[in-house]
Amino acid sequence: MTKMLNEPMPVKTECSACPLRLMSRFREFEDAELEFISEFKAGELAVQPGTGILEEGSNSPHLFTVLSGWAFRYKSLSDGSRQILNFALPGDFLGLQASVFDMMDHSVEALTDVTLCVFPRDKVWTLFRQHPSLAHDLTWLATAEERVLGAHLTAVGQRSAPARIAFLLLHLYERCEPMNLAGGDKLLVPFTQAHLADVLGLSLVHTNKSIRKLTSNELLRWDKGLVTFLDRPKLMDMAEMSDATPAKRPFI
Amino acid sequence: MTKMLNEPMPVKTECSACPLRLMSRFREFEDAELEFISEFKAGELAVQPGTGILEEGSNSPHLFTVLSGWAFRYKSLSDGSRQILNFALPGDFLGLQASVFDMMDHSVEALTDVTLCVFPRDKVWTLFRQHPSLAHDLTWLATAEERVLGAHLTAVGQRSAPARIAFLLLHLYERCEPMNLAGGDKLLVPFTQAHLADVLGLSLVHTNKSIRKLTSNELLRWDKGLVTFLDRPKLMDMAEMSDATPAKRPFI
DNA sequence: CGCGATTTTGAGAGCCGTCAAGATACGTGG
DNA sequence: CCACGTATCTTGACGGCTCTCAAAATCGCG
Repeated sequence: MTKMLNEPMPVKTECSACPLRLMSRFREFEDAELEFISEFKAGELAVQPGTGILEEGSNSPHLFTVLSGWAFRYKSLSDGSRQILNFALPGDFLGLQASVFDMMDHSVEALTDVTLCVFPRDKVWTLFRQHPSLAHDLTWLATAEERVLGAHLTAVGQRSAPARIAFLLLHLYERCEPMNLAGGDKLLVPFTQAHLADVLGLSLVHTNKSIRKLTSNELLRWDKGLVTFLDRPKLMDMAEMSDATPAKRPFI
Repeated sequence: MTKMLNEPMPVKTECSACPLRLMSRFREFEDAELEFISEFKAGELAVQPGTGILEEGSNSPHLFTVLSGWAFRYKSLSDGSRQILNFALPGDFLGLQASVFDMMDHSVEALTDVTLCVFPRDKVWTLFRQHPSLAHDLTWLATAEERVLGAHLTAVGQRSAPARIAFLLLHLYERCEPMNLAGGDKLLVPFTQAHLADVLGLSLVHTNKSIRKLTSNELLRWDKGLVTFLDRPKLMDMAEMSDATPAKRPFI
C-alpha cells in the first residue's frame, strides 16, 4: 500500500501568493516573515494516496506543511493494528518531532492526493534565532496538536462508539469549515470506515454498526464519503462539544 | 476536593542552584539563559494535594514548572466522569496552552504536595525574542507532551486493560527513574486506582480486577503505592514498549 | 474506636470484538 | 459492454471483555 516518496519538485507556489494565506482562518504575515519563509521553503512535493510521508523511527531531513489534501498520523503495533492519532489538513505542519527529537514517534501517510511545502530541517534553528514570531507560531502548532490529541484521548477513553463517531465528524467539520472544505452541515470525508475505526479505537464491524445506528436515527447521513449532519444539536450533545469560534491560526 | 490556590511566595530556590539542574537528565544552561530564567521567575508556589493549579476554560496569568511533587492534567465531562491526560512530574511545564491560546482546554490538579516555579505569562514573548534557545526548549516541551498523549491514545485505543496498566506503569517508571523517583524495578506511585482508571479509560472495578490479574500472575506487585516490576520483559512485551534511552531534556 | 477513603470481590448485563459471509461499488481487462 | 477482482460496506451470530450495581474488607487517621 505504501508507496515511495518522490524527490521534491521545484517551487510552484510562491509563498507571497500562497492559497492558504487567502483563507480567512490564517493570520497575516509581516513582509520580513514572508521573505524568510519564502527562503525557507525548499520546494514542493506532490504525493498520491497511500504514500508514506514520514516514517516512525526515521529522521527525515525535511519538514512539511500541507498545502492541499488530507494525510493522517498513525502508530503501528506489532500485532498489525494501528492507532490513527489525527488527520492532517491544509495548513498543518508535519515533522516537528523529527526536528526537535531527531526521531519521529509516529508515521504520516497521504490519504488523498497531497501537495506539501518542503522545508529543510537544518534551517529551523535559523527560524528560531531570526524570527521569534515564527518560532512562536511553531509552538502554537505543536500546542494545537496537543489539544487535538487530548480531545481524541478523552473521546476514546470516556465515550461510547456512537458518541466517538459523532465527536470525530463534528471535530473534522470544525476544522474543514474555515478552509471551505465543509459547509452547510455537509462534510466530504476521504477516508474509509476502517480509518475511522483506527482513529476511534473501535473494530471495523462495530464502527459500521454504530454509523448505521446514527443514520437510522436520522442524526446524520453517510453517503460515499459525504457526511450530512441532520441533527447537529443532538450530535453535539452526545459528543459533549460546545461551539466556540476558534481564533485565527498561524502556519509556516 | 479542590482547594484554593494560594498567592505565590517569594523565591526560595535560586535558579542557579536549582535542584533539577543537578539531575543528569536535564541539559546544561548558558549563563545568559540562566540569568534570564532567574529574572523570568516571579516566585514559588507550594500547594497541597487536591489543589487546583490551572482550570479548564480559564486564562491564568501564570505559567509553572513543577519543582517537586506530582500533578495531573485532566478534562472533565458533564456526566461527572473525567479523562486524565497525563501526569506532571518535576521539570514539566504547565500552562503553555494558556500562554499560546489564552485559554486552557484542560485542568491541572496537585496529586501530592507540589512546589512550583511561577512565571508571568506576559514575559513569554520576551523569552521568544531574546532567547531562541529557550524558545526552542518550549517547543521541545510542547512536542514531548504531544508524544506522551499519542502514546496514551494508542494504549487506550488499542490495548486490553492489563496491557494498558502495564504500559502506564512502565511509562511512569521511565519518566521517574532519571530523577531518582524510581529505581531497582520499584516505583512509588502517589495516585489511587481511581486515578489510574481515569487515565486508562477504564472503570475503577475493572482496573482493580486487572491489577489483581497482573499481581496473581507474578508480573508485578502493588503495595500501598509501591509498584514492583517482577517480570519486566513480559510486561514490556504486553505493553508493546521498547527500552530506548531518552535524550537529555530541557526545562524552563 | 469510628469514620471516610480506598481496595476487593461477586453477580449480571451489555457494549464491543471476532468470525463469517454476503452485498455493493468501482476499476480493469477482455 | 461485460466479466472479473479488489476494496469497501453490511449484516448476523456468538463470545468475552468491560461496565454497573452492590457490598464487604482493609486502610489511614483523628
